[in-house]
Amino acid sequence: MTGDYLAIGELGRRTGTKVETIRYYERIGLFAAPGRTAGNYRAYGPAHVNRLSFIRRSRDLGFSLDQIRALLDLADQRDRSCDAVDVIAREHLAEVDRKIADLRALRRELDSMIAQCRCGTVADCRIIEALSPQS
Amino acid sequence: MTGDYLAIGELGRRTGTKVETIRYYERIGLFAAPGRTAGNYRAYGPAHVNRLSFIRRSRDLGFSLDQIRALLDLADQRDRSCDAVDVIAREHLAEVDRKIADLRALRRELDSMIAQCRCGTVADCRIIEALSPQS
DNA sequence: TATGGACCCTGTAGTAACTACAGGGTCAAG
DNA sequence: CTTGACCCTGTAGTTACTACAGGGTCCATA
Repeated sequence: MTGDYLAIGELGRRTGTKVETIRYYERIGLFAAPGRTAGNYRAYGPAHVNRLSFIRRSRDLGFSLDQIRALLDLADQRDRSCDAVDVIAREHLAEVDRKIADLRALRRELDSMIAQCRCGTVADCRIIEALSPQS
Repeated sequence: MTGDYLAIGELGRRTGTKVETIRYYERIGLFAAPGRTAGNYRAYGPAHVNRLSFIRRSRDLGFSLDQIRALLDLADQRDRSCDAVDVIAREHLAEVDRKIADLRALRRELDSMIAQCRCGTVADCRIIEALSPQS
């Protein structure tokens, strides 16, 4: 790859993204299609590296692709108020809190279920019993 | 529906399951196909209600369909040791613990990101900054 | 110069666990 | 005898990728 352009594999390596995932992001319109070389290879510049890093970091923090799309749009309108960014982040935080609470409740149930297992036969297994309808 | 057989809609109501989901479970071989009426309607008996309740309860506790398949198989072999049941439940518990830990770490990051937002313009938004590559 | 292997291309299908139709048939009440 | 609620099959959509198949490109080495 000539100059400072990167092939898709190198971009993937630098951003911790699989090649298929990059092509997928391009296909769904999340990540802009780059120029091509004479041999029809995608040629990425520094701006692409930044953009994809932003996407990956957001994914790591659990934002959905739709949320990331909105964040990217906002990030490009540099002189507008960042309220909208804050809203997205706070909504996501609330969702994470909800998930944590759900998992904690679930954990308690699983734990008490397992605690009752005396590991005899299935016929008197407390886990199976706990899963079965009371009727 | 004659006698004490239930139509799919009634079964769904009694077990808190959508009709499409019941048909889906049947299609993937998780939930046995029942007999049919003259008009080709599915006709469910009490055993079906129990089975589906078991499946739903397991789903509510976050077991995957594959895990439930295994649990159902085991639940039917009533004179075998219930060690295998215990193993599935413990594996699931460990996974839930992992997820809780991951979400907690994520929550901390999100929280500190949001805490820094002074809500000025996007140009100096700390959230966007936190998501952007450091380079 | 030929060739081998690493890389790239497109397009499609698979994953989990459903959900949502479209286009029809059945059944009971009025 | 018609209306509306219910049922049937089959297919396609959802999220966020992942995994091929079947080919082309590029570069270093023999």
